[in-house]
Amino acid sequence: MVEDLDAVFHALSSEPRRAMLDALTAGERTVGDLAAPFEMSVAGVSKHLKVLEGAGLVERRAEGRTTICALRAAPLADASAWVRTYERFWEDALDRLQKLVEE
Amino acid sequence: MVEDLDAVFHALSSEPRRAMLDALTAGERTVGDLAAPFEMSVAGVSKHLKVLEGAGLVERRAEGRTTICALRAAPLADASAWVRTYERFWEDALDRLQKLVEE
DNA sequence: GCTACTCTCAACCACATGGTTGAGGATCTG
DNA sequence: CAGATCCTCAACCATGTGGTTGAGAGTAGC
Repeated sequence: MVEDLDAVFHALSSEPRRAMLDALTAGERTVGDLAAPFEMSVAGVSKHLKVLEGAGLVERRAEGRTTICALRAAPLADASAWVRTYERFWEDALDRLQKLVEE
Repeated sequence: MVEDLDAVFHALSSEPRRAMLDALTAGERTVGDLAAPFEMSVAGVSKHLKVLEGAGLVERRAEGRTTICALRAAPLADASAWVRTYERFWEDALDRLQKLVEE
């Protein structure tokens, strides 16, 4: 569970990977679809997908000649829960900032 | 802003670093305090703190012979906001699961 | 069956990361 | 001043990461 968080946060720490997740929010996509927006080789994209898959954020399934990727958002719930425990700290900071502005 | 997210998520992708942030929720701590729970050398902890500092999550300030570390939670607000855009997807998944259980 | 297409895998590369040790700057204490 | 303490920095090492290319497995279409 803890090392899962490692994997999830690591998966999220790369802009291309976050962009791929974003693309998958619109529905399932083939690897080719996901690769299209990038300069990267398809093999490179495949490696990124492997990282996302390792974190449980993406599922790949063969469909004929193509491979379909689907979003699996469940692990993000854990990540969100972890981050949210800090909510009061950044709110405190915003409060202090607002107070400062008001003075 | 985008590469900030890279840095924040990367900083969070390591259990020791998350533990250091957790420790800082209780208030400011010296580097020595933060290092105590770990087997790691103090220099190793210092490097982790540098990563957290680079992501804007920790601020270090010299105080006499010691160095005081403070939590800066603001960047977590951005991370949280990003993750939260996926909320409906993991809720959908939970809904489907619950529906499955009910059947 | 042959060819074209989609994708993964292995090998390779340059570079980043996570850890160590040792040196040394500052500061406190005696 | 001398010594101990706290911490950072540089150098180093092993391993991981992010990208490439080339080969090849599997499928679709002619």
